[in-house]
Formats: sequence, C-alpha cells, structure tokens
Amino acid sequence: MTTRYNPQNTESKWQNIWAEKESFRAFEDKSKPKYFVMSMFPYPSGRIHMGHVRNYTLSDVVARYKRAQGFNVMHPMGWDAFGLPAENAARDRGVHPAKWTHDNIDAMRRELRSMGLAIDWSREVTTCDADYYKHQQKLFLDFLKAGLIDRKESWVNWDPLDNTVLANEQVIDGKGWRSGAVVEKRKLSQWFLKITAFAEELLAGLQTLDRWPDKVRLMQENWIGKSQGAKVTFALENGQGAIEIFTTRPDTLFGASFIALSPNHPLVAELAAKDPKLAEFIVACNRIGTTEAAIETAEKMGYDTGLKVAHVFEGGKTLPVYVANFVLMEYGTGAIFGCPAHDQRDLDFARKYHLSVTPVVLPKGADAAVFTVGTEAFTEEGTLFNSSFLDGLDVEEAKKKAIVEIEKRNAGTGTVQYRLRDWGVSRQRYWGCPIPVIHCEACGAVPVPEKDLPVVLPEDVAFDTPGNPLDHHPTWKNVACPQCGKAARRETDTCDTFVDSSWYFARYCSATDATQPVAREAADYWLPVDQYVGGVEHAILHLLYARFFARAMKKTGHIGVDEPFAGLFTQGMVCHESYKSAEGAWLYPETVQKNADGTAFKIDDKTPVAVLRGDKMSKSKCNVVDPGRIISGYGADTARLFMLSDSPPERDLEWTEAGVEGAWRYINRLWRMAEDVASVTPSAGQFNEKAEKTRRVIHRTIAQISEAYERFHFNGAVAKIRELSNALEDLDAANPQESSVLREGVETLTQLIAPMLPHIAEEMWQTLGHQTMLVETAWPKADPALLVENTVTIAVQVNGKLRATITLARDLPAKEVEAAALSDEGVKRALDNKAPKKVIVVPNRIVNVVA
RNA sequence: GCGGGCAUGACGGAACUGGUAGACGUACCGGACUUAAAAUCCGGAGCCAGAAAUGGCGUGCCGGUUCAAUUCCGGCUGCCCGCACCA
Repeated sequence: MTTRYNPQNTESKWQNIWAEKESFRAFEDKSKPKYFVMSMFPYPSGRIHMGHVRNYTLSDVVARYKRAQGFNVMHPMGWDAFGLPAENAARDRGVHPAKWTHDNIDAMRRELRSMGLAIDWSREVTTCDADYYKHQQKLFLDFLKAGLIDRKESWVNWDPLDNTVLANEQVIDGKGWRSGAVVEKRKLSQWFLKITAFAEELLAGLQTLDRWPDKVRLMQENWIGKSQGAKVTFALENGQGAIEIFTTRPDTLFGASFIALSPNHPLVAELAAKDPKLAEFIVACNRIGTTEAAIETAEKMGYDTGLKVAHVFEGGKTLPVYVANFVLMEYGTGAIFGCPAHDQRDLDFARKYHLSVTPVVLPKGADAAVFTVGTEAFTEEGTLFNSSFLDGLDVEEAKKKAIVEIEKRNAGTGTVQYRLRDWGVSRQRYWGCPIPVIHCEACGAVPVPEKDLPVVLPEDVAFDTPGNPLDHHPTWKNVACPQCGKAARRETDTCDTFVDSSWYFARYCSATDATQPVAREAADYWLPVDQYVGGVEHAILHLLYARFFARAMKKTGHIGVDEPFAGLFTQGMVCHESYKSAEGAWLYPETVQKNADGTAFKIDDKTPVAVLRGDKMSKSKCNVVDPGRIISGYGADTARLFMLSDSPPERDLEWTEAGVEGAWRYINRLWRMAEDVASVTPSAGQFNEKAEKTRRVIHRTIAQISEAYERFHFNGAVAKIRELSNALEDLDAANPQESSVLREGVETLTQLIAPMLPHIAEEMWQTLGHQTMLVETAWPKADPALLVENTVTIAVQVNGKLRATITLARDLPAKEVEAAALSDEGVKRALDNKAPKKVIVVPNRIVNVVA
C-alpha cells in the first residue's frame, strides 16, 4: 500500500512548480510587513560546499517561516564574482575570467536550486557584470564628490605573490589573507575610502545592533580601537621646530625620560638625509617583517638622534630624542614620549639605553620614599607623586588635570585617537571593478563623467606577464582628459572586491534598475536587512565595510538607513573527521570504511586508516563531503534536516554518515505517516484521554516550534518535531476516538516541518488532500485553551534532594500542595519521622521540605 | 601580553527569568518480523552497589551565596576565538 518516498522526483517536481508560479518573487507591498532576509553571497568557485548548504538552509528556514507568518519576504541571492582565482584560471588554463566566472555561476546556481531554496532569483546580482559595477562606479564618484574618498601616498601592505596591495584587515598574521605570502611594506599612491570619518559613528552604532552577536560587536569595537588621550608638542631645543606626540597617559608626563620617533616619521627622513648611519638604521627597521614571529623576537632598537626637546611641564628639563623601531607611523602622530616606570615597553627600552626611570604613580599602600621600579613597569591604578601639581591625584583625575595644564600652556590638546585606519581600495589587478578616474598631467585626477559610465574592462587582455594586465594593455588606458581634452591615462587599478560586497544588500532592493545603483523608494521599503546570515570570519572586514557603505550611501542620498543589517546570525563551520593512510596520505571519506569500534580501513586494499578528530572541512585534508552527492542520493531535505538537527546553528557541526542516515530514516518515517493518515477518514465526536492529551501536545508543539524558529533554536525545533511524531505514532488510526486527532496532528506536523523540509512537506500536504500549496498556507495557530495543563507534576525534595513526584490539580493552594507532599510515602521515609522545619512551595513546580 | 567565549552520558546535544539534569538524536544491547539480511516495530540504558525495592554519587576542579546551583559569585585548570610593539 505505501510507496517508497522518492526524493529525486518529488524535490524536482516542487522546485519546478515553485519556479513556474514564481512563488518566491518579492514585490513591494505596503499592506504587509516586510521581511528582508539574506545570506552572505558566495564566491563562484564552481561547486557549493557544505558550508554553503548550512548557511543557505538557515536563511531559508527563516524566509519560509516568516512567509508563512504573513510577512512580505525578500530572500535574494547573488555572486561575489570578482577576484583573483578567475585571473589565475585565465593564466593557467587560458580561459577568460568572464567565461570562467559565468560558467561557475551557472554550475553553482544549478546546485543551489537543487537545495530547494525559497529565493527570488529575479533579483540575482553578479558583481563582475557591468550592469552591477557600473553603479558601483557611480557610487565611487558620489563618494569622491562628498569627500569620502582620498588619494594619498602611503605605506601599504604589498602581497608579493598576488602582486597587489592589501588592506590592513586583509593581512592575517603578517601574511596575505588569500595568498599566504609574507606581506612587505611599500610606499604607493592609493585610493582610500575614508572609513575613519565615521569611526565614532561606527562605534556608537554598535550599541543599536541588539540583534547582533555580542562577540561580533566586541570585535568591531576593538578593531575601531578608540583611545582617549592627548597630543602634546615638545619644542626642539635647537629651536628648529617641534615634535608632536600622542599619549593616553598624560598623567605620567613627569616620569618622561625620552621621546621616540617612528623610523618613517618625516623628521627622521630629514635627519637621515644628513646622517648615513640613521639612514641605515631605518632600512634595518623596515626590513623586519610584520609577522607575529618577527615582532615577538624583534628587539627594541633605538637610535639616538642627539636632538633634545624641552619638557612641557618642567622648565630646564630636556628629553633625548630617539628613533625607535617599535613606534608606528600609522598610529597617533608617529611619535611618543616614554615613561619607563609605567609602561613595560618603555621600560625595556630605557634599560637598554640606560635612561632614567622615575616612578610617578604610587601603588596603593606603597611607601613613596622606598618605591622603585625594577624590571616590571607599574601599570595599575595608584596615586600620583613626584609630579608637582599632579601629586596626590588618582590616575583619572591626573589625566584630566594634565590635559588642562597642557592646553593652558598651548602645548597640546586633549584628543581621541582611533586604531581604525582608512580603507585602501586600490588593487593592481584586472578582474575587479575599474576605478572611474582619469589621470591628466594638467588637471590631475579627474573623475570620469557620469555619461561615460560604465568604464568597462577590456576583454582582450593577456595574463602571461606578471603584474597588472590593465597596465600592460596597449590602448585601454589611453584616453582624452574629460576636462582639458589632452591625452591622459586611465586609472589602471581596480577596486578591492570587498567594495563589491559592501552594497549588494542595497542593490537587491532594485536589482534590475538600469538607471541608478538603488531605487530610493524600494530601498526605503526593504532596508534595513532584517536578518543576515553568514560566517564569523567576516565579523570585521565585510561587516564593517558594509556599515561604512551604508553611512556613505545615506550621506550621498542613495539610501535612508545607517545600519545595513538589523539582525545578524553567524553560523558555525561544518567539520568532518579526517583519515590518513598508513603512508600518511589524506583520504576522502568515501574511500574509507569504519568499523564498529571506531577504527577504519581503506575500502580498496583493506589497509588500516588513522581516524583524526573532526576539523573544518577542507580540500587539503580531504575531509570533505560533496553536497551534490548527498542531495542526489538522499535528497535536499535530508541534507537540510541533518544540518539543522544535530548542533545549534552558531556552533560547529560535525558531519557524520550516521547522522545523515538518521535524517534520511526520519524523512521516510514522515512519508509513511502521511500515507497512512491520508486514507484515514476522521470521525467527529468524542476524544478519549489519549487523544485529548495528544491534542495538547500538538498545540504545545506549535507554540514551541514557533518560538524555536524565532530564536534560531533549530536543533531544538527538530527535537520537538520528533517528539510530536512519537506522540502521534502512539495513536490508533482505527480508533474513531483517536483518528481525527491523528489527522490534525499529521497536518500540523507537515506545516511545522515545512520551513526545514519544504519538499516533503509540500508532497505530504498534497497527499493529505489539500488543493492549495503549503507555501501559500498560513502558519498554524496554537489554541491557547490547549496550552494550559489542568494537572501538574510537582517534584518533592527533602533537603534539596528529589524524593518523590506527585501529580496534582493545577494552581492548588500551597497548604494543600504541602499536605500532599508530606503524606507521600517516599517523603515520609526520607523525613524518617522528623518534623519538617520549613516547607517551600513553588506553585505548580516544586516543594522543598527542609528537615 | 590584552580582550572574549566554552567545559553536561560512549558521541552530538537539551534544560525558559535558580526549581524533577540528561529531552531529541547517533552509536550500542535485547526482543519481534524474515530462510537470511536490510528496512520496520517493541523494549533497555548517566555511573557505582543491589535480584529487586532502593540507596549513594554525578554537569572540568576548589570554594561561596541559597530551602534549592549546569544556571549566580570568587579562584584554578584545559580548550577555542579575536587583536597584537596601537603609545
């Protein structure tokens, strides 16, 4: 009678129907509350991986659930399609980047469609297409006009392998985030997006993001790195100018024993011109890499310039001026004053160069007469001493007073400093969005007139010579200056690909508008994104850039919101155990078979295999499972169910074959239930006790599942769903007192699983005799009357230890509950005839007898 | 070094604002069906003792608050993540 569930046929059937009916097409409809949910769009590598499956399953559950709840949902998808791999493919295999990328997109789109995602494909964006980057160029021009873009010469991170500049955020442990090559320092002219102009706003805005993980907000806060301090100017003793330093500890000025300049400080360059030894020292400093290891081991190196400055507070006192390798030009003013007694790094430096160490902050309870600093600087709270007018103040008071005194002497000012630096976006690559600027000898950097947009990438490029193919192109860069008409040269740098992904969320709102980046009315309707789902690895880079873009786009009138993403969810990674052969080679899971005891062997030659604990799926360890294989074997619903059931979505998930099998078994169980119940004719009338109880379970489950979906507790939702299945299977379809509850239960179950398992739910719904599609059906409502139990099970403890459970009517007076508890045999035994000293009754929950 | 997080059966994990620890699943054990296997169905199980009733112990370790602690506080240990010469 029952037929075997065929996921391949069923899934493609419903995917086709949804596509034909454009079920997930979103329109602006002001009569309904909107809900904009999106996942981080993928780089089109050509194949989806399990991380994608997890990410898109999560946003899809939200999209489908919100839709059923009556929201007007937009759930779009796109492609982060610019980037170096396409150029590498062009170089290695002779395919043009555009072709390579579009072929990959086509393949990945097919795979994503097989997942059954409720996506509005009419809003698909592809960042490498001119119909996308044209608008990005417009944004660039608008930002330029608004003063949000700068061109400046600066020290940059140079990736020698990818031959390009990297942003600070893209340097991980001193290496390129993509190539892994050790990054060098170079001085180049670059375009910068002035993200620092919004430093304070980006920091303050974090407070409003109450639906973001605290962890991500904290990471951004630290990255922006606000410090309160002072800029202080020390006059050079020779009368030839002054040195401005930044400090967060103006309270310790009386403990100053030296000034240290960055090797890249302008004054140092000046001095080096006349001092070959200093020039040599600078070269030595810049040679040391920026890797963790290099910094860790690099010794504090200083070079005494022989210059002296006058102390701002103490007349007659002078401080020597050093050049020190640990002072960064990029932070503050590139110059510091050293107070060795209260800063470990300054202390190390002072000891090495035999400079004075004067403590000015006295630890609580220490004796001023004998307190000295040895090898460890004192960096904690205390009371100021040896500090003239600051004596007796605590650190906070002294900071304030010192700033007042500095300002009074016109020697500086209180100031706020951010660690955040402007975002260098110039990349010396071909496969990126061309920067719409023309360099003219006479007019300088001239923006490309809007009528000439887009600046399109030339197609005939060669990738065989290292460096920037646009630079090598014979004609593309030669244009007339838009201002004076003389021969000029196009900007040959392209944008960092993080620019592309910084505004795609807004483009989705009016994805096909050819005239402007964003149609304001559409943006005002859809933005901000209500729920964004993606990996934590973008906690700083992408998410900070997008927040900057939102502000810049607001300032230039493109959108009306500051914060792009009202809600953020960061999912965990997908892991798998890895296998190593006796020879030490990594093995793919499908070539390995496991024994019952956890050991494993190679399927082909039966040799033993070492099983290593789960780690992030990666091709290099071969511990990957191809989603395509799982979907074509078990169906997308099985893959989705397993993704959701075993671990909370924010945590890492261990992919196991056994887990998938379990999910598959449950899919089949659901199918059998639907088929069995479809033939049951429900009879109206009396419910027996079991049926009555099950009805309560059904309605309680509706409430629980709804809450679980709201809170991203998808693993909990799966557990509750399975509990409901277990309860329903206890009912007897042949018993007229139970059959209609059974039917109600299976129908409700079908609706509840739909956001997670859309294909089988739709098929079950049809099998149960419904004419309309489940995707068009409203979310079930729990009957409040059935959510309240009339009896409760109360735990009875004696001295905090559970001794009995008693079942009583709900909301019984405390006296009666107490009496019932004390008359229980188990409680009596535990009391051992002793009189209770005190009885605590928590209504409908617990009784604790203190003996 | 600085900042943050986590620690629960064999395993993944559950437990709302302190109130019956171990839901749900995986693996395992026993049984039914089958010529047999798979699938399916029924049952078992935190650990220790006991035939059982039952008792003791138990949420990384030590201590505290409380009638009551996986949950709150203090101190350790271990693992994970972010930042890192940021003045």
